[in-house]
Amino acid sequence: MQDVFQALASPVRRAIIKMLRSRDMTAGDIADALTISKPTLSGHFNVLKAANLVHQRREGTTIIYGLNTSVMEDLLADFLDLMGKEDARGQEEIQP
Amino acid sequence: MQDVFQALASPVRRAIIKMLRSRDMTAGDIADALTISKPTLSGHFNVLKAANLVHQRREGTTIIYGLNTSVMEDLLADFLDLMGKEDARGQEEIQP
DNA sequence: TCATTATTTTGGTATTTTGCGAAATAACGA
DNA sequence: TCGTTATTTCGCAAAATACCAAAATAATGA
Repeated sequence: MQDVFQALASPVRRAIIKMLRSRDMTAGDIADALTISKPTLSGHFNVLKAANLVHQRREGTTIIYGLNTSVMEDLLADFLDLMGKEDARGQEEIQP
Repeated sequence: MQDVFQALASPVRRAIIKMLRSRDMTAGDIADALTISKPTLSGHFNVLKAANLVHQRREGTTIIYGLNTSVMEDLLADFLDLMGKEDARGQEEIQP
């Protein structure tokens, strides 16, 4: 879970996450939306993948990124734990 | 708010936050609980203070740190926003 | 097979972060 | 005022991160 907090530390990566919330996007789409080079963006994707926050699939010559919604849910649970709150189900978490 | 995400990126700082949830503690208490030097810990406190996540008060020769609960609440709101969830007040975010 | 498009990997530099020991600061009590 | 305790600031090195241009890879279609 360390990887996830690390992934969220960058404003660029949080912007990527926000964009992917509305729809899956190609690396190029995201590079156009952000003023950042493609190699740099590719590095950010590696961080997001390491945190398991996004998945990718190839379609022809393009690669399409999407959000791993379930991991985001897990992240919320961890986050609430950090804050000392119960999660939505009222359970105490069992650490995976 | 960038500072807050940055502050959460370090496992050491998240450990500090967790400890401060249960009670206010002196810098020395926390240094004893974590295997980390006091100068290094002091640096982490500066990051937490910059993010406004903790407050400090002096009591004699010791300095006591405590969690800024309201900022943690704000952080939760930002976090839910990042995930595209409504916050406790039922507001929708405006997409940037 | 060759050219084209989309993306990643490589290689390099600059910046930031993390860590420590030594010295400085602050408050106290004798 | 001096010594003690608690903590921070300073100075510096090591490690991690972010960034880009150039080269490499992958898929496609002519």
